[in-house]
Amino acid sequence: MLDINYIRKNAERVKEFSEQKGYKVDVDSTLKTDAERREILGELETLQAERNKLAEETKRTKGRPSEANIARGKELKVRIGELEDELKNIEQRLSSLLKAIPNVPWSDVPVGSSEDENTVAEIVGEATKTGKNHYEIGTEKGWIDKERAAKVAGARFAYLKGDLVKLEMTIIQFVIDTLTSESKMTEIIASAGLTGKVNERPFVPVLPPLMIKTDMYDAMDRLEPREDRYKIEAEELWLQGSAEHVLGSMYAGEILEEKDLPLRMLGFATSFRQEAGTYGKDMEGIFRVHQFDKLEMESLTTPEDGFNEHLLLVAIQKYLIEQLKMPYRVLLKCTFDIGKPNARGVDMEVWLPGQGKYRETHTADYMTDYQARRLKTRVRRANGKVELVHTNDATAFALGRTMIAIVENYQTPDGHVTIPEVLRNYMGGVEQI
RNA sequence: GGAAAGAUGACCGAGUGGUUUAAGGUACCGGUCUUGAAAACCGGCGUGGGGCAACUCACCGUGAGUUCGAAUCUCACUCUUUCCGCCA
Repeated sequence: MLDINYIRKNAERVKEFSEQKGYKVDVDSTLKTDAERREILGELETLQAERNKLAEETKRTKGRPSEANIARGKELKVRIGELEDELKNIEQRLSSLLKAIPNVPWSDVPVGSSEDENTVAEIVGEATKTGKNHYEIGTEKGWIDKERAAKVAGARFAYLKGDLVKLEMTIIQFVIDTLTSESKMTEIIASAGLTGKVNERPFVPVLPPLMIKTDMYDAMDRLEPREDRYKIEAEELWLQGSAEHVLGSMYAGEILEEKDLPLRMLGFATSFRQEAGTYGKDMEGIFRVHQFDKLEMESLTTPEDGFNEHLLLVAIQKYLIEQLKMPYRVLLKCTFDIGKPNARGVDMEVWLPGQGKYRETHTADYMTDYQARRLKTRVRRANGKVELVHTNDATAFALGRTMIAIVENYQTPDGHVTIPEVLRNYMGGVEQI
């Protein structure tokens, strides 16, 4: 949610970028409701003050209030009750109007009205190789069994087996080792030219709950569209769709100390998505399934550090992909594609020889204080002032798609898969599977 | 799943209807003292909303209710702790 003060002062700008992001908002009604709210609040507070005066008088006289005061109190009670109801009503309306307004795009976000207008910021490596797709290889190797998964769980599920499972565990261990190491962090920061601009503190690995309450999910602004979420029947609980949802909300309602920021978390979570609206799309293999494991970075920072932190997370993504030596490109997402709570968004697409295309494997999201405002995640600054934190999240590796990329990029002519060098030690020295 | 107890500021903790404008302590910040520090003493020190400001309103787990008046009474819910049962 945006700060109402910002909307008061920048009504026209809010209308403009909301449209650029593809959201229908009613700024005029929002401001009108805001004004109504303050009017009612003023009236209510005057009466509350009078009620407090009456109570104070009773305190002073240490007795029962006079008949006249009781009568006046009764009047106040009725009117205050009415105003409170009215205020609650208005605040509900205001809240839903405010929730509909998206975050302000960062200054360098390209304006665009479809995902085709995302800007290619960088292309790394030779995207020339073609070959079998991961499902062909995975089926031959006995690594992926979708038929039995369909029998047990339905479409868009898979059993992963054998060396592919070992590979996943290996990638997880590699990422945890890398991002929990201060010297690796220093190295990544230096090579990205961010030395002195970001803290070098490593990530804390986290295994989060995989379910999240309705109100927390909504405060994160990631609940919609609900059709893409899995609801636990008869409970106000949902299966999380990304560790961002449960990591970003972890410190909700808390006031953190400035010295504890940046607060960097590396979450591992099985993530669940209904894939509503993707009927018939990407049906082959495990590219688009209802359940996949993911390593996700989440970081809470001070406002002034938020943007550099975003750049750091992007740099980490690039570093991790480059460690696996796979061709990829970086997209700066346009206003239409960044998402409602985002100020800026970057996607990474790794080249998949089996599809002959770049496909999305990573996203980095910078939300400024938009999520923190509703989560009430704040920081007490060194000077004692309390401010909202800035939130950042970014994929470290979506394991399913990462394995697709490895299998397709590292396939050998005789049908095997070479293990990327950095992972071999974790695989017990195995060079090929 | 059964039973009991509990939830008050960064932390500990007092408070069972009207001097609670939330006691007291710890921590923290500023000052006095000191060569410096500690100790001692003095002062400050919650969050959110409205207002240019003085100031004012709300908030004692959450929500509803009783009352002229609720941290305090009633109801529901959430969470925590302990015991029993079950379980990885």
